[in-house]
Amino acid sequence: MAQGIMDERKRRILKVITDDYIASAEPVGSRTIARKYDLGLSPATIRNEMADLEEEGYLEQPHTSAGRIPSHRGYRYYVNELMERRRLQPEEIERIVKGMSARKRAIDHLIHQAARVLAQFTHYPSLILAPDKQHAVIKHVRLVRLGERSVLLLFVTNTGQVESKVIDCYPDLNDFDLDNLSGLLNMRLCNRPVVEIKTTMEKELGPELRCPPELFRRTLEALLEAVRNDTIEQVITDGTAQILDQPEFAERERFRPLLDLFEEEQALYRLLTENAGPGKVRVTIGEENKEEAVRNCSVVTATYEAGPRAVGIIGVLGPTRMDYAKVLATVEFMASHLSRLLGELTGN
Amino acid sequence: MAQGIMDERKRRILKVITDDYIASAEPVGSRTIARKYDLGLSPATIRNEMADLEEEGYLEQPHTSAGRIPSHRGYRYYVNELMERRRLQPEEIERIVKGMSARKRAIDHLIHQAARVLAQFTHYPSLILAPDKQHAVIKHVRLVRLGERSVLLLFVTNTGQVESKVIDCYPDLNDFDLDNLSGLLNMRLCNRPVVEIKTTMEKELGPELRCPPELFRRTLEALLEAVRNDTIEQVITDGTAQILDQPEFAERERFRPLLDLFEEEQALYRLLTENAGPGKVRVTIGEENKEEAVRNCSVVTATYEAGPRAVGIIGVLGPTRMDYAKVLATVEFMASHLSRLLGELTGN
DNA sequence: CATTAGCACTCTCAATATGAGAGTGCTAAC
DNA sequence: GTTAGCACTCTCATATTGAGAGTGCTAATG
Repeated sequence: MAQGIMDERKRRILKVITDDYIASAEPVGSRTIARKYDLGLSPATIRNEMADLEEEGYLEQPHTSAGRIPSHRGYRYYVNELMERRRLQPEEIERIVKGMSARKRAIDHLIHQAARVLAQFTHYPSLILAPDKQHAVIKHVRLVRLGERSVLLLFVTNTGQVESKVIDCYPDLNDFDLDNLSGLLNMRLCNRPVVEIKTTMEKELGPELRCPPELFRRTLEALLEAVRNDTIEQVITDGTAQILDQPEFAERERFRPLLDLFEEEQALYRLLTENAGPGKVRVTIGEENKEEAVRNCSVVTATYEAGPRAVGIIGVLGPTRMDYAKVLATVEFMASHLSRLLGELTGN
Repeated sequence: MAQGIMDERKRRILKVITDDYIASAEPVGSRTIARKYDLGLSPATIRNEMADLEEEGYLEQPHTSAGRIPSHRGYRYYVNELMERRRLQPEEIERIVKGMSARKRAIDHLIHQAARVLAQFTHYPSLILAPDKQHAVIKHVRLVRLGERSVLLLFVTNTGQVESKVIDCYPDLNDFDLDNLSGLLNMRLCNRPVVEIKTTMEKELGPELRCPPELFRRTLEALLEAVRNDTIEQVITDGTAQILDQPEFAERERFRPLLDLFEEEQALYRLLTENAGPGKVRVTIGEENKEEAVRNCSVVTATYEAGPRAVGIIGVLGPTRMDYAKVLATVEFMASHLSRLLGELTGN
């Protein structure tokens, strides 16, 4: 891994190889390049350059006498320096916008829809992390009696998310106490961010409360639990089967770990959060991933906003040999479009 | 397909073949049977009987000189007449009950959990249709303002399900009108079944209403839409990747249609509702299925109850060569266990 | 001195042949 | 009616082969 002196010619060759491999999924040889791309070089020269690029760690060979394919390092260099960034074409944008439909919808619907559109458009599986609830603002809290021994706690945030939790309660709880607490909760918690629930409840609400402390304790517990990150449906996926269309996942041993991964929400959560950061779109390539199952995949993520401080993450998972230019442009656009739609929803 | 005169010996042979094939996934030959099962018959005799069974349509041969495998008709006969029905063992029951955890939870959690347990226990993908909301009883209705131009309509049913829908409204809607309508809705709709929403709103509520008719119209629309069957998350699946462990789905062309099916909620819905009926557990075998993609699969379903008239369906999808005895017992038990848990939840 | 033509060599992949194994159907004997 | 025996069929795993693609090296070339 000598540090490469990347002259222009080497860069061109690396770019051409990567482009070609992304399109064809076949190792690409010197002959092919010389014929297909007009570099004004003979195969032999290209071979020499390719040998250099391999030594410097940008290319690798599946076996002697196959063509070369980009290494992870090669992809990284390609993404950072070589690739032609592009914007989506107007007609592509239209397709996406239409797919998201004009109809105003609850945030959950929007997210599901976004996942679907993203997967269909890129032909790779999509992942979406629902907006972080910690800074969403509570708009409504309510305790609803379901049966003799159970009460449903529900609250709504300004992002249109509804969370609920069942509270198991003793049988002689009377409706008066319940309504009392319910009203009080609503009054105190409304228009406050989720993250302040605990302090608000303990400091302001505790003292002036008349209801049985047991009920209060359980309600607080339920609230906190509902807010915690382990609620269901946090990561939405779509198009998972599309990964099977990629030739690199033709054999069972290849795709099986991935499909298993898609059923494990915790792992998906890590995948999205580890890579993402605020700001623009990010790419994590192959071995850069911490998750074992996804070592020969790349993840492209971007954050979207659902209110002042509430952010979520959208992402696309594909083979390292992914059409980065297209996916980057799409993820970027989708993130901003989703932010816009959610902004309209919450009226900001 | 002459109508078979099924004497006892033929029945025994058919049963043994089916049992063996279910366990081994290999076509079973006369020799194997004679050796492995103590029928007191020579291979040649068994061959003759097998030839008869084939002619009568209970068995088929993948190709000359392979063993026989049960036809769909054979499986049907096996399930109806031959199979030894069994109950789950106490330790199996314990595993399931534990998997469902003692903690009281919202219905959505319960359903997800049930799907997971069912899939892990049977080693086949599981499907669950959330309870039919049409006869659930409304426990709470509320309009919550989210932003300047959007209002969230939400309602809770006695089964602990929370439905919500965003209503797009004109900017000058005042909070007074909103609260007014919200309170009125709650008063009138509470403790009524979902199915009566429309008539109630039109007949009782329309006249005495003071709020702008436009808002009223949109709210009604949103309510009806929220209640309709096309809400998201209706069919929950789990363990879809497990189908890949079955040897019959080793090749891509075999499993691909199935994985696609799992991403199409409409199709899953049809799959569950077409086969299920009230009462006990049901089996649909291979070609009996209407859905093209599951023609070499069997579906075992059972209904569960989530309140007086609210029913849902749980099911397991596997290859026709499925361990019917185990799956039937499991699905049956899970349905009743889920009914019990939901009963506790709603206090009935 | 960088570039290129030529060539021997390597590795994969698809096509083909081969033989063992399992199972059948039929006939004739019990 | 049951079964032993046998010829026949079909699959599957394994080995063989040759074409094709690509490389690395060397020597010739401008």
